[in-house]
Amino acid sequence: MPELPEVETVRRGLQPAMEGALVTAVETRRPELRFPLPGNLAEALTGHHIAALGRRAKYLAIELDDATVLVCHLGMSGSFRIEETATEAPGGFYHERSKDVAHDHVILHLRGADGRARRIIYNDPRRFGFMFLTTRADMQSHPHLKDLGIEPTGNALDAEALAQVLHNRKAPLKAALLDQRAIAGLGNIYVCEALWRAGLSPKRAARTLVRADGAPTPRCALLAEAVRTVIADAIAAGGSSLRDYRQADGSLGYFQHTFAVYDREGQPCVRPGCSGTVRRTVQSGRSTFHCTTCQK
DNA sequence: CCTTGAACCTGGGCGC
DNA sequence: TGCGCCCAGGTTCAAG
Repeated sequence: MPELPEVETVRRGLQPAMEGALVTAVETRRPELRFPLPGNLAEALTGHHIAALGRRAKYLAIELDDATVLVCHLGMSGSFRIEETATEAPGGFYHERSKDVAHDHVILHLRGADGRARRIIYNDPRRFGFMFLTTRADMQSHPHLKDLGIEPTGNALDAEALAQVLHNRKAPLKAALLDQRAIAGLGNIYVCEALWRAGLSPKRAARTLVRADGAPTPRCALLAEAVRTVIADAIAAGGSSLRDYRQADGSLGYFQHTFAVYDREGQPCVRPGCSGTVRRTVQSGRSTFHCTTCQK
């Protein structure tokens, strides 16, 4: 589920409920995620106010008033939801609404800036997600974040920057774009979609978009543009809701309805004038969807 | 350095 | 209905 647009959607959904709120209690119902939760999680958060919600690539950053930062990665199946509560006391008022509560692993009890009590609940069936504590000062150099590449939002990702990270890379474009050290935040869906928008084959060697002197080719500029716009469009749509994934407020993103190739094996290419068919292949162990007729 | 593949986990969908 | 198999938005290791 969560590539950059989904994490940004989660951030925007949580922001009104979390910013300025006081953490009144923290419950850890199952501490074994991809990595164990910090042992001092409750101690580090309880009694502090949440100063801001940030994001870097696919990581959500919950910043506290003492410059502590709780960094969360949603893995493949992680999500947050907000529950309004009549009490802020942990336990006792936990309603078993669905079988899914078995995968509610972390619960932040808050008293919002509006004085209302709420629970922020992290649910993750596959437990590929993880959380760690750092500080504003140390965040950039943290092992999980220090090698992240260009953020595909804003202006940073232009043809020159993309050429720089693809220079001399023999790997196929698909693999190069999935590499978080090059561009940070793309996953399987948006790599497939960006390559279709740029009309480039996922099998093409990354270095073929860069001239010998390191300058970007026209195709490189096309790809940089495609990545920026697919990410911007997906954020504007509230991300993609695959399976039953929902935003923090319970609503569904709708970008999945505009997929050109992802999960569309066998269907006709939607590019005007193209009579090709979307094919599914496997690259580095993951499904690639692309049109062999118009992606070269 | 680069690349690929396995591992981590649960659940849904499909064929039989 | 049930079982077994394949597949799924990601990251991190180990091995070639």
